[in-house]
Amino acid sequence: MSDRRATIGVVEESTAKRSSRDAIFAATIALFSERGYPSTSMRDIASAVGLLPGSLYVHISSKEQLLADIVETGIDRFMVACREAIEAEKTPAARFRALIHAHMALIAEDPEHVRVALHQWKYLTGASRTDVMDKRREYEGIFQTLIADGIAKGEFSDKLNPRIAVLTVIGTLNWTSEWFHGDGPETADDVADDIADVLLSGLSA
Amino acid sequence: MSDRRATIGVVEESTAKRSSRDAIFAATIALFSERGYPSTSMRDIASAVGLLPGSLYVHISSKEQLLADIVETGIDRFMVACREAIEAEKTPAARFRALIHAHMALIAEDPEHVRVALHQWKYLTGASRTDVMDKRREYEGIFQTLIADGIAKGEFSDKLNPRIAVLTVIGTLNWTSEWFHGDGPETADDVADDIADVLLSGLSA
DNA sequence: CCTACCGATCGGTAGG
DNA sequence: CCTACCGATCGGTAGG
Repeated sequence: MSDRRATIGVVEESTAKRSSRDAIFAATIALFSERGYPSTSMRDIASAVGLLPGSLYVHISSKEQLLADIVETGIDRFMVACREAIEAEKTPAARFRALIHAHMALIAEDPEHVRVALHQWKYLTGASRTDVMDKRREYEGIFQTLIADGIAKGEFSDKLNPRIAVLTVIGTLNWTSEWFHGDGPETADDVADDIADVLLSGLSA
Repeated sequence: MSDRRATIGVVEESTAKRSSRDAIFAATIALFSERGYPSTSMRDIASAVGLLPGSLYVHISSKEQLLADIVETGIDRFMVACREAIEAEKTPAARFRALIHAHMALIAEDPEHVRVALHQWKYLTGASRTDVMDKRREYEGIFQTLIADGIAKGEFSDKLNPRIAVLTVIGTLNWTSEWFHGDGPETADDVADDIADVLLSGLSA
């Protein structure tokens, strides 16, 4: 009986901590996305979740670790979604389109989180910084491989500079989080198809 | 004689002030581009130019005004270069290519200044902030008009979403300042032609 | 352009 | 989770 109560007590306490932590994460993502990491103070975050500044440190270890956790979960979602998109299709063009759909779906789901992951990682130092840079390179590698594969299979043009083609695609996708927020009349899938059309067909008539 | 000396004195003093101001601008651009506006302190800037922190205020009025001046001159260079590119060519496709060449030439000339103008304007407040936002809209309007014109003249495809086409081009160009620095084997003109090829022809074979 | 300094704010902690 | 506080650093200024 006392065993059972104690267990329930522990479960409830850990659930409360989890939801506090989640609230801190959500508020921090909104603030980092709007003002940027260096201009957001721990006092800003505390007042957004209704705590006093010092109390934040019950749930997190440091401001930078908070950023690292947010960036890492954001990037990991991209990697998972990308791999699923690649595996779901066989031909380079279909995979390319699926990648863009996955990208836009993630932005529609949580545009602020994506923006923090894309822009605020620059303020990380040490191991978490190199981790992020490695994962970004891995992400770009997915497009490099895909485009090289498409050229090899004759689906993509061999008259283009493949490195520049990759950078064009990545630039386009990175920019989407600045103007697409998931609201508005167009769905993520609509926008993804339009972007894929532009990148695959080009502007010329 | 005393008149003449006094005049020379004034000229020399103002020249010295100008070069101090220029040194402050150059050092600030490097720092803002590397660490961002909020994480750069006036003490960082002062020590980069060999002054004590308080002495900076002989040459500038505030940290934010310093940012505003840097961003404004950066954007103005873009507007001037864009207008020249548009006027130099007649057909939409040629104008499009000329715009990309102008863009890459500016980055090659001063990549750090471009990066500050593109990213750090977010930390401006009040009138300078709305000024910048207006100019950015004007800049995007150049591409909107150009693409609409190209479609109307049958040079660009009427099967694409023109708004998405504009955002694809702008995303691609904004991203160039992250990877092109004017060094390396490829010239700004080489890269500009490759980018124009990708955007005009598309990836598909 | 320096000396000397201002009040405000920062991330974070000890102890309860 | 709060009270109370730490040393460090911030942008900026008065007076010379």
